[in-house]
Amino acid sequence: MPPRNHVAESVRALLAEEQVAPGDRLPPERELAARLGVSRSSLREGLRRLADLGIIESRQGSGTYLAPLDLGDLFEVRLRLEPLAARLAAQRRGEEDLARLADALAEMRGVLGDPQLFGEADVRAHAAIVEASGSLPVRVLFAAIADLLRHSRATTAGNDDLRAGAVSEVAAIVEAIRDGDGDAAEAAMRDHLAHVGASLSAA
Amino acid sequence: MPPRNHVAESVRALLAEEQVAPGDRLPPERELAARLGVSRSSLREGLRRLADLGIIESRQGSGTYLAPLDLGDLFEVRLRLEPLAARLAAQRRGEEDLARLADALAEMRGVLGDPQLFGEADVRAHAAIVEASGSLPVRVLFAAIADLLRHSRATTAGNDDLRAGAVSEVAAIVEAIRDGDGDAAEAAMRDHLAHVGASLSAA
DNA sequence: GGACCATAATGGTCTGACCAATCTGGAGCA
DNA sequence: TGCTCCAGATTGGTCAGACCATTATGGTCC
Repeated sequence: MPPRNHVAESVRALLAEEQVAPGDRLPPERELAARLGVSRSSLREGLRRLADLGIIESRQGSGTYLAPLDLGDLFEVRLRLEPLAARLAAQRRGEEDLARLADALAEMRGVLGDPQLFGEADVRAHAAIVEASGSLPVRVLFAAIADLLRHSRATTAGNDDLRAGAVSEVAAIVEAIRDGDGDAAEAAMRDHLAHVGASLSAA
Repeated sequence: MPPRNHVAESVRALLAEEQVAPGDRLPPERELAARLGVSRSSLREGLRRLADLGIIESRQGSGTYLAPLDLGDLFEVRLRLEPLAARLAAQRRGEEDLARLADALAEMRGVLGDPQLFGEADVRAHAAIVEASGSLPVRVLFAAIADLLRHSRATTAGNDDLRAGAVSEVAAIVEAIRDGDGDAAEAAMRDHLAHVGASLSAA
């Protein structure tokens, strides 16, 4: 259980549950803290994190507001950063990275029939690639946007054909990383993201 | 004066001043708070921000440590994200964005002889491009790495020829953005970053 | 109907305390 | 001498309550 994200994620869950729309005002800090059962100081550290991610915006005397977020913009960023992550992973991966990648890929194959579990395995595979990149900025930036990607992953995981396609695409990425072929890894990741992007546009 | 970054930047300044090396332990929170003249709660919100950026890492009972950071990795991320920012800026820029860009470019020309001022103007120009992109994720990610870029900018700004070159390169970017030509803007930004990268490698 | 102001609401900060995990150094023993 | 083990100190994590600064609200007065 990651302690750092705990409050931030609880707040995100609460917002989703109450259907707070972008631009809406959040409940006051004092009330949020009480509802989540934490002190206001701890809540504020969580809110600070969300504010740094651009998810919320606080205005003294007025309130805290949910910022608008364009999933298309988010995907464009992914489209630029994940191929880099794949390239670096191919150049720097260690034995432990390869093992993690193999595990994640095997799990994707194993839970192909379950959209929910498949989505989680997919997340782990992408996380393993980012981790293998060995780049601190890449890891940090992905951590920042990771929890914003839940929607798009849900879209992908919900379609049977997409899941099957994703497995072979991810397999190609993993293979290129294992071979240490940066160009191929980057290309394979672009290919994968192109398919994901197409399905997102259709949805 | 941006209140949000205040503590985080003060801490960064202090670390630079005391030559805290990556992996070193920072002074205890209570001492840092006293030295910066803020309460421990405010200090912690600042530290939380640095921790989210991957700059520091806290271990309960042990201390807070400065994480290692590879400037080369950072530049690779920049190399991927800034061209995207330039492209989006060309597609979405408003009149206000164009005015800011023109101002920043004019200022770069005006302070060409002063490395310090030039560096600041350069930062403003890049910030204006990011702002004009209109993409929340892009803005957020750049805010996250902005203060990590000081070193590389110092390198660029310290060389007379590089400054002159940077002006014409940035001018080309601004022109492409004004024309609404995303392809040209992205290419011009790549060109600019290639020059910056070459100077970094040399240094 | 509109301008103005007292009041409430809300985020920003501070102080001081206690808890939990970790580190450190000395006591005791083999 | 060298090792183990444990108690205390150190340090980050959290909490509670208070006050300040800014903004929103609603009523009053013209």
